[in-house]
Parts: sequence; structure tokens; C-alpha cells
Amino acid sequence: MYQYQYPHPAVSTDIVIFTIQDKQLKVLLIRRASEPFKNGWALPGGFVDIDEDLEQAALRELREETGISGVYLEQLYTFGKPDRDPRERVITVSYYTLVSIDRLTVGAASDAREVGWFNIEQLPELAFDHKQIISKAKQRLTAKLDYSTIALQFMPSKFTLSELQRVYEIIHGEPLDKRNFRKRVLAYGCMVETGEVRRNGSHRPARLYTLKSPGQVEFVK
Amino acid sequence: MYQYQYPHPAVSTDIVIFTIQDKQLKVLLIRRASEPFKNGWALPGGFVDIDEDLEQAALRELREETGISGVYLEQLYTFGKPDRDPRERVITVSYYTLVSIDRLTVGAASDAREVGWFNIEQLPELAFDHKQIISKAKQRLTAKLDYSTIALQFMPSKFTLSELQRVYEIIHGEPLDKRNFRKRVLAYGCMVETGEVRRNGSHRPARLYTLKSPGQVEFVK
DNA sequence: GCAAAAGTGTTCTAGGTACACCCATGT
DNA sequence: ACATGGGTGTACCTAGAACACTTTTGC
Repeated sequence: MYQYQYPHPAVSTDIVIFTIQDKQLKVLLIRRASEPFKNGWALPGGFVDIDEDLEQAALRELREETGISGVYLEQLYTFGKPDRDPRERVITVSYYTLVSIDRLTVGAASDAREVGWFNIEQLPELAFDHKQIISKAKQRLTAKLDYSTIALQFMPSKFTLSELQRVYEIIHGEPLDKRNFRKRVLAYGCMVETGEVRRNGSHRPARLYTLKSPGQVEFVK
Repeated sequence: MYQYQYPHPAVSTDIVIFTIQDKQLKVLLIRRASEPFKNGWALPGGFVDIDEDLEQAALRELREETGISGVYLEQLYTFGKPDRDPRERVITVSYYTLVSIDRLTVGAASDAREVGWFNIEQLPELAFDHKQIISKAKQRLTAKLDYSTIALQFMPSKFTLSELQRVYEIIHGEPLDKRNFRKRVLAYGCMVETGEVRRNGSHRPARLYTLKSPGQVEFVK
């Protein structure tokens, strides 16, 4: 037992993990193993250890619950309505991250719990205020697309410009001009041709690009 | 005494209060009344009550320690390094706000503690990681000047366009073209002429403007 | 040889920047 | 009458938007 002179809240982290799959923006959810909201869908996350940095806690939960590591992680917002958790006062520091389609080896690594990728437009009922957290993350992501190189975090180590364009189109929900798009992202100067190409169907092969500094997100424009 | 099965951190809020005074961007600090950092300068703030919303806590501290109320308040970032407070683990949810020069009736309302406005470029030694918090707030403020109407929060209920221009110049640290500036801020469409003028020295009087929706910050551009 | 995606430049337009003079007042 | 800050319009320039055809492959 731990005693304090004044009541203390519990502090947790929750992580919104985005990916692009089947031309959809998806979010990773896990099925809760215990009450409250037992068997309900929720964001991965958990309590912060008493001697653990907040971001470290988020990285640890991410690793433990999904097997994902070494990703771009950004603090999103801190949610603290007094009644957001029925057990006790829990303040949650939320983070979000973007993972590439080739890291979708989730599920295996997760500790026997059911996990799933959900289209952000068709989410199931969610535990706590997690719907609100995802909504805020989507907002932030959409905004950052326009003034940073954050979208590159969705890409695998080698990718084509058409694949990258599809990412922007899916998130913004509208088609983009191919020539203007290439002009713009190449001007960022943060990717290089590998020299290789990808053959993918009965048409001209696409050049493969790679990031100069993977994991780095810069402001642009 | 309050008991928990697992150790819990304490949670506080700290508020960075900006104003413009004497052609300088200033921050409000208070002198600490107790250990640690007794008599040192620190941001206003304090512990979140167990049944209190985070933003309510920030508003309460703001009121109690400075007498300021009814202002635009925005969550900034949550700081939680395990050793940021020598007493126990304290996670702080920081907020920032902008107050107009005519609200500088601080000091009187504060509960007998010494308070002071400090030029952001000449801060004293600060308690905890408050220097870092202020630095982050300044960053956010500077960024928001360019894509929101946040600067209007510095203005008193009636103000002239020259006064507003000075605010932008002080924060960005460079002079702006008067005609382009007026074109831009009037295009925001969120202020109206009062019809009154202010006589202020031996020159043409300036027209007074007022906000259509005080306290509201919009995205622009 | 045909279907399907990859790759490539130029023109047009709008929004941002640069810039100089008259106005109303106090002394 | 002069010093001081308030108020106003236009020309230029650059960055973003619109737009169509050739290339390379698989079948």
C-alpha cells in the first residue's frame, strides 16, 4: 500500500496508432481483458510507472501491447475529466504514432490479447473517452500533413511516389495532381532514389525512394 | 491519509501568462512561499484537486494566484520527467494564456505573495523545469501568430491597429509594413470599428476597434 | 498492340511583398 | 508652421494550381 497526505490521481498513457491499409486510414485497437469495459475495444495504453518518463511509458506500452518499437511518437493531449474512468480518477497523457504498412506484424507480439485495425470512419464502441482521443489525433494528423513531413512516417523503408501520393489522398479525402504533388514532396529534399524499381503489374515499373533520415519529421512550406 | 495499491504521482497545472508591456513580451512569475525553491521564482500553478477538471484547476490557480479570470486558456504540454520535482513524482499539465495590458491589475488579488512581470528574454533563475515550459509556450505562441488570431487576445476591449501591429512586431522581433498589416488583419473579419477615436499626443487620432467575439481564436490564412 | 500506371514542363493566376504620400492633431 | 503618428492604393513578383502527352511494362 502506498499512502499520501492528499488524494492522488492515477496517470496513464494511451496511444493512437495510425496506419494506411487497403486504401484506408486505420487505427489499432485492443480488446480489453478486464473491467471496466471488459471485452470492449480500447486504445493501447496503461499506467505510467512511478519512476518512468511519460514518453518511455508510451513506448513501453506500445512495445508490450503491439510489438511496435522505434517509431515516431508525439504527445497529443492530456485528458483529465474527473469521471472519465469509473474506477478512480485517471488522467491520461495521449500520444500518437504512424506506422508503415510493412510493420503490420502486430498481433503476434501482443500478449495474447485480441488486436485489430479499424477504419477510422467505422470505429466500434470504445472504452472511456477513447473516441474523443482518436478524433483529436485525426485532427492533428490532418493538420500536420500540410506543414510537416509527417506523412513519410507511414512509408516502409522503400516506397514509390505514387504510394506516397495515395497516403495524402486517403487522409485528405481528395485526389491530388500527380505533377504538382511530386514537385512538392521532392522539394522537401528528405528522400532519395534508391536506383531500384518496383515491378508491379503490367505497366511501367516505379522508382523506389527512401528517407534520408527515417523517423525525422520536419516543418515545411 | 489516502491509500493506493500502486504508487500514484501527484498532478499539477502550471500556467504561462503572457502580456505585452513597455514594448516587451513578458511572463508572470510568482515568488514561491515554501520549499522546494523557497523564495525562488516560478510559474503560477498548483495541484489538481481530485474531482477537478484539468482546465478548471488551471483557471482556479490563475484566479487565486493572480486574480485573472475569463481568459483564453490553451493546454500546452504535459511534463513528467521522474525527477522534475524533488519532493515526489509530480506530473504537470501546462497551459498558457494571453492577457491584455488593461488586466495588469495583478498583485493586489494575489494572496500576499510577490508577483512580477518579467521580460521573456531576461528571466531569473526558475524553479523546477519552468524555464523549459516557458520556452515551449513562447514557441507555440510565435507559431500561432502566423496561422491564428491569437494575438488579439493581448488587446484590451478597445484598441488601435497600430497597437495591434506593435504586438506582432514585438513577438516576431521585426518591423512590419503598415499597409500590408492592416490589409491582413482587417481581412480576418473579426474586429469592427467602434466609431470612436483615441487622442494620444500631438498627431491625428487613431480609430478604435473592438473584437466581434472576444475570447475566440480562429485559424486564418 | 493494348491496357495500365509511371514519369515529365509550361502557362496562368492569385496572394504576398514592396513602396510614398497626405491627414489630423498638439504645441 | 512643424513635428508626430494615423491612414490609404498600386505595381510587381513569386509560389501554387491547372493541365496532356509520352514511356515502359505484362499479357
